[in-house]
Amino acid sequence: MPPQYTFEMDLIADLQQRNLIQDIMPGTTELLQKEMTSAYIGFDPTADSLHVGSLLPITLLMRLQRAGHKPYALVGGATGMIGDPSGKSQERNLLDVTTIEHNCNGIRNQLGRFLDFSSTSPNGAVMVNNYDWFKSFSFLDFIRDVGKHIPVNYMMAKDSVQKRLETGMSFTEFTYQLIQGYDFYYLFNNHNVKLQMGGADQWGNIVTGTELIRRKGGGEGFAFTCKLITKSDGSKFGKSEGGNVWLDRERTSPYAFYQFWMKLPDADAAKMALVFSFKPVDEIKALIAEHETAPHQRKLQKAIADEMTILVHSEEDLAFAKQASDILFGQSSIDVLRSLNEQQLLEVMDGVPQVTGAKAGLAEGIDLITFLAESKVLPSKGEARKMLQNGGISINKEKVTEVDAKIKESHLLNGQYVLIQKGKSNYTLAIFG
RNA sequence: GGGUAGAUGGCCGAGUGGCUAAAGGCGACAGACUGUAAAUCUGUUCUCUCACGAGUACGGAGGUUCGAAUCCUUCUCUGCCCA
Repeated sequence: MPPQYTFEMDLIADLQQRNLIQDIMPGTTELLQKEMTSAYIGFDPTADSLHVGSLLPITLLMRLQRAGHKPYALVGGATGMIGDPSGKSQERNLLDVTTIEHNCNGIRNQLGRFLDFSSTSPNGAVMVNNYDWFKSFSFLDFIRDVGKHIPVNYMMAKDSVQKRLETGMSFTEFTYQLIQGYDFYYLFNNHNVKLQMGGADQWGNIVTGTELIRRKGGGEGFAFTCKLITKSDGSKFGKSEGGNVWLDRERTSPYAFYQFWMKLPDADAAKMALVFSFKPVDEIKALIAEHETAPHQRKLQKAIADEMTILVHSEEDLAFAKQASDILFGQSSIDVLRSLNEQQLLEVMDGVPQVTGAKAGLAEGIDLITFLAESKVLPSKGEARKMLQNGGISINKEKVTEVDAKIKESHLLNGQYVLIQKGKSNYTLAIFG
């Protein structure tokens, strides 16, 4: 997408229609309409990969760039060492420096995929690490130059601090807002960054930044925050089967990523489509309307799953994910599985967890329960037994009912594969070599 | 510093000497129904075990007792009240 320098597309209005804006400072809309604006979002280096939760800030930066503005992605090498108290009820454990550095690098690499970082275009994205300007900032200098401008009673008034007064909070976390506030101040002065964006829980920290810009430098910073994404059932967005959904294909395969979006409940799909999709709002609304007339076709889930899988992975990955989904969830039976040649089978199963077994035992049959436990498909024989008795286990898409079932040669697909299924949607491919 | 209440399984929360691997709820996992939805209903939910059973567990340590989550001593931590 070639950058365009029209600011006609009213970014804020679009975000509002997507139900994204929580708080916004006066003048922000006008600023964005007036000039190419540099704006930043910070990413916390708590892991070496981003997850779907981070996709929201990423898409924000993308929308910003597509609207002709200049996005700055800040990796929190310094702030990550402190720990943001916002939204946390307990003191956080500090990560060590090498971990943070490692995590910063991982995040850096991933962000490169989503934004145009070309230095030749005027609104090319820029990546910064706040460790760079904090590493040689001495404590004394900091409290003289920064601390002096922000009164403690002002800091105390923040929600993130108030909530922790009862349970306690270290001085370290208390100073967090100053550190993040200084980031904005630094970027404002050195990179002409006038706007900070973030999740709604960041409002307090962000305002400390604009306050610092005003008091210390007499400038004016702008900001808006996004509503935090919530699921209809109150659970945290971005979890799947107990684990995080990552953007890194090594941690969450494209198939699993695609499935995450496909499994969105109706109540959430409409909301998520507006939040994440780059399609025009009208188009999404039409899609939602269409979905409501025939919800069982899951058009909405499909549309958003398609778009997100391409965004985070690729067209090819999407094709595989869809193919796999068709076979695993479609009307297909054992016949379809048997009809695949080895290469097709493996392509489809790419992204499905795999375990291995010894072919030798198949002649007299391998006890299914033992195999499930030993291959760690289930944690123990007891668990495997319970699951099987509950009717939760299938082999090659056929439900197993006998407790003493065995895996035999006749189960093999293409001479060495067996598809094991736990529950409705958890598959494992067993390879007997 | 003084007083007082408390610490139970992933979470909340009952239980005040044997019937307690510990009620109930939530969450989680599975099944039915469906649309890979929601709601509902059902089952499972300390670990190992085909099973019989075994091991570990009610903040830590020690004790009383045939027997302790439950009684005693002590330590640690937390809430609240007073200085």
